[in-house]
Amino acid sequence: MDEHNPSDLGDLEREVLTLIWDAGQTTADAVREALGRKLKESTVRTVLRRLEDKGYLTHDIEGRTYVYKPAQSREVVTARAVQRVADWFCAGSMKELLVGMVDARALGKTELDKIAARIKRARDGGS
Amino acid sequence: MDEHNPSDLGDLEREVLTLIWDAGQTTADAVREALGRKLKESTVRTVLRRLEDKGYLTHDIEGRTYVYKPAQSREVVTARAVQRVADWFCAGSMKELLVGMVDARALGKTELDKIAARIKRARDGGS
DNA sequence: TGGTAGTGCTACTATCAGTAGCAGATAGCA
DNA sequence: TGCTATCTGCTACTGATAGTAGCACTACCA
Repeated sequence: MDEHNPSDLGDLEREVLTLIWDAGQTTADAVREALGRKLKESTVRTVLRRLEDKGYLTHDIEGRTYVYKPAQSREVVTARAVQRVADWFCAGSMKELLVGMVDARALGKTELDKIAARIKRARDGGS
Repeated sequence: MDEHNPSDLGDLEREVLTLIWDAGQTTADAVREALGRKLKESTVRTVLRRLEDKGYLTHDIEGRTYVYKPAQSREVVTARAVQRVADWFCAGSMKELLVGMVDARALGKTELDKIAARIKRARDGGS
């Protein structure tokens, strides 16, 4: 398994991954139906296989049906994606990234409040 | 000018853009020398032109030399990149993204302190 | 007036995501 | 017991785009 960044996901791949995060687990057929577009089963299965190759999914076999489930939580993938942005534009410093965003007014007051509260809770050792 | 996301940058393009952010402004030749690798001038100029096409750079003409400078600040591009990640994985909610990262312990205590301080300053109406 | 230094244009190439066709295996039913 | 439906993996075509560079054009200076 190489190093896999969230930017190694295409639009469809990301859509499918999100779908599976929401559903918890699904089969190829369920994914195909959940997607609005008319995609061939083989298309969906290729996407699922690629997502598994990239380490985002695992599958169990139930009868002879593959049941896919996430191999990485949405939070972890998200955090890695943000870290990646920090690597790109802030020399890897997550702090600098967030500070920059605050300074750039990319966040509103309400959001700042909630985040501050959450930070406080995290710092006070709460689980 | 279309909608341009930070993910529309390749590795070399990002490297060059970062270089110009650091330098403030540069010429094609300076960029070529700043990059370690041996790239032809035409290669560097193509990258610069593409970055300008994508809206990340502008140029002034000094004598007959193109002097490139950033068209968007590093902070704005960074914020947009993070927003993009939020769109992808958190239904666009920046708050959810950050809260998730805090919960996922993607940030250390020191970082949290500094960010909290910065948030406080921003909220207290500091410019 | 010719060479040097600057430029833009065009193009080749590799990679990769979206898409799908096809063949192999297996379970269930006639 | 053998056929068909269903599930799968493999392989491949295609379009977009980034990395790379060749080449032709222009202007200035010796």
